[in-house]
Amino acid sequence: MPEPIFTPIEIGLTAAIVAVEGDEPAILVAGDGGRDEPRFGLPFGAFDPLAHRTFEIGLRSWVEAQTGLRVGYVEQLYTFGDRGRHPRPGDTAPHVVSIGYLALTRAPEDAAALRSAGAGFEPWYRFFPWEDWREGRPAILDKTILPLLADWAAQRDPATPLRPLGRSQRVQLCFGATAGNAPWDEEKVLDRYELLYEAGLVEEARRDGRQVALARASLPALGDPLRFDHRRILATAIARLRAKLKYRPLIFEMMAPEFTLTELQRNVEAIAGRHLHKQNFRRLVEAGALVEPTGEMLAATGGRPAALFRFRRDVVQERPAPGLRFGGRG
Amino acid sequence: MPEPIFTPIEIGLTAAIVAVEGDEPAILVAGDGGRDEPRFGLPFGAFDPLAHRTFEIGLRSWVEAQTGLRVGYVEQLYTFGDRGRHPRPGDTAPHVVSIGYLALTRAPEDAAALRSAGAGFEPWYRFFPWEDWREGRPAILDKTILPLLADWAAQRDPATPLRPLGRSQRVQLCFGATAGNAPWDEEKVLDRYELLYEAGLVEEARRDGRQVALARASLPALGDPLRFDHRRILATAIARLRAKLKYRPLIFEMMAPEFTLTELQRNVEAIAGRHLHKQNFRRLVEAGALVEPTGEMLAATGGRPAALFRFRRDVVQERPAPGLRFGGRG
DNA sequence: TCAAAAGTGTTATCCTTACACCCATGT
DNA sequence: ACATGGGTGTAAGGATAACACTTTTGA
Repeated sequence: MPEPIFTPIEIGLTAAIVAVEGDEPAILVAGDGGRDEPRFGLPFGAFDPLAHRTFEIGLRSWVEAQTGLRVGYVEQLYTFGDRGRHPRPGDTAPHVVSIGYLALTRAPEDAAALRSAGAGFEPWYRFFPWEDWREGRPAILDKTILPLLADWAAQRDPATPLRPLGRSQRVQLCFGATAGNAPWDEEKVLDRYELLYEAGLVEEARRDGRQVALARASLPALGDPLRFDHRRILATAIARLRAKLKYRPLIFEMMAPEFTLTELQRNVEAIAGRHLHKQNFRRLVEAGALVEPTGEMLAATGGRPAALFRFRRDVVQERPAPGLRFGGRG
Repeated sequence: MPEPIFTPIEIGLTAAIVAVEGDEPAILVAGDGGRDEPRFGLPFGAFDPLAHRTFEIGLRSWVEAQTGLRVGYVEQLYTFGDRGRHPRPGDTAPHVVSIGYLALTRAPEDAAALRSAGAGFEPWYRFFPWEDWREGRPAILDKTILPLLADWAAQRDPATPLRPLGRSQRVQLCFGATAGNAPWDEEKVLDRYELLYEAGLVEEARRDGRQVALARASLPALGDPLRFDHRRILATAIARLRAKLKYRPLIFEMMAPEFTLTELQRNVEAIAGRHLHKQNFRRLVEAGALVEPTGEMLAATGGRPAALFRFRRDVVQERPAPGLRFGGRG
């Protein structure tokens, strides 16, 4: 095999830093107050192989330097390198590859340090309004998204022989459309976003110069856009987090050290984007022995006082996959 | 937030190309016959952003150019960038980041094209002998690996306060050691390899100049090494494949178009590295409606003739997670 | 007629899901 | 006393895991 020839490329680490702020899942965004659109992007920094031994160390270091945030859990998501998805002024050769990371932290008590760095936490459902099923099926689905996707699916797909699945089948699979067989799967966040991108229904697709298949006079905005391909990275982060919550105790990275079971459930619901069955949730927590009572009680806020719990750090040693395998509807 | 400064870095795509050859899972390796050690490495190529729009397209392109192989399924695994894990002559600054990929293909009928490119398929268990439980628990575990790990675990861990878990607990968790609570989990391939690396028990760790905690006169080789960090990438590939087989019909990417149910089971067992329960396996295949009979029979090879089946490509449209969720022991 | 591999039928058990009710506090 | 949220027990259904036996061919 011949020696490959390497082209120099720049590597950026892009971080999806997640916290839960009062029942709302939130993502750290940097917005420089300027008038340029989109207003927000995820924080990112260069990877300097001379200064840092691994990507993860590099990431932690610039996140803390720039925002003062100490992230707990860090996990690599995916490496994105599509040309055309990360356009920069005068873009031709020097190419930026972005390695997306998921990082978890607790909601900071005071956001002053963040604000002074031009950053702040934003509820993530403003970027994905169709992913929040906590108050029932989001209206935007039936009112806007599914009709537009139906139009798109009705058009001839120029890539049909290349694509294993037809358009309407993909819509069905991702959005659990219309009837019967495929219900909503809250983990398919990325698939849904990619489908909307391909159909030209999100602003990023138009910005990237994809020929918009649907030539409507004005398309309604489907969630707020983010800079570059950052909404795609966020979709990846949400999907991964929703999946992993079920078999890893990641939720506690975002909880206060002590909490009530209802707070725990609310936070899981915030991430999962749907309601959970109260009794079953509590049984699973108990069965998994994930928490232990502190003995304290929380002063009631208009009802019976709740017992406080803390995470049992040693479960990780005991059981192979200690997560909150929440299943049913709610 | 300040504009980050990018350091130019080289990007290599490293491919773990998997096939099953007569009941043995095999990985495509390139070995240039030279006397330098290790003999084999995974095939890799540069990513040229000017020539290829995405990583995946780039990967398919050089794989086909170099080996004539048309890989079917392709999936990104992980991006590796540790310094010290990819040493090159005169190594300081120009750093190679390798994006690992998993690719699946059918065993080629004739290996001539491959051989002329200096490549070929090798059974993957020669690199991970402790991962093959098809003939029962591998002897190397109790005879070599676990005693060495026990020694290592008995030593003081200099990083104890940083590590969430103690050494012996990690051994227990990864290898389902000694007794009771944690059984062998065939998906933890990467965790096991990383632990062996950290304990200095695989050749790559010594080559990378890690201080070998165990100063034994001569350590027995634990599986054959691969160049650079390629054994780690292969471990990632095996782990991902073993996990994904359970909820995606990936196995058919590596099967002939027509096959008997026993062949199907043998191939799944080859990947999973353990025996499956025959009746339950067949029931799962049937329940999942993954295959349909061709009506043909296979000329018997010393027994009752078996019915031939083919993969039903349209299951993907019907069910959300059509895999072979094999569970039990066997 | 015997070896070798293909193929089938049934039951016990656990986990998931869903149900409806009681308890402790503040107003 | 009643509204509000906290907390529990129990039964139906389905999926999983384990069991042993019959059938069809070639030698």
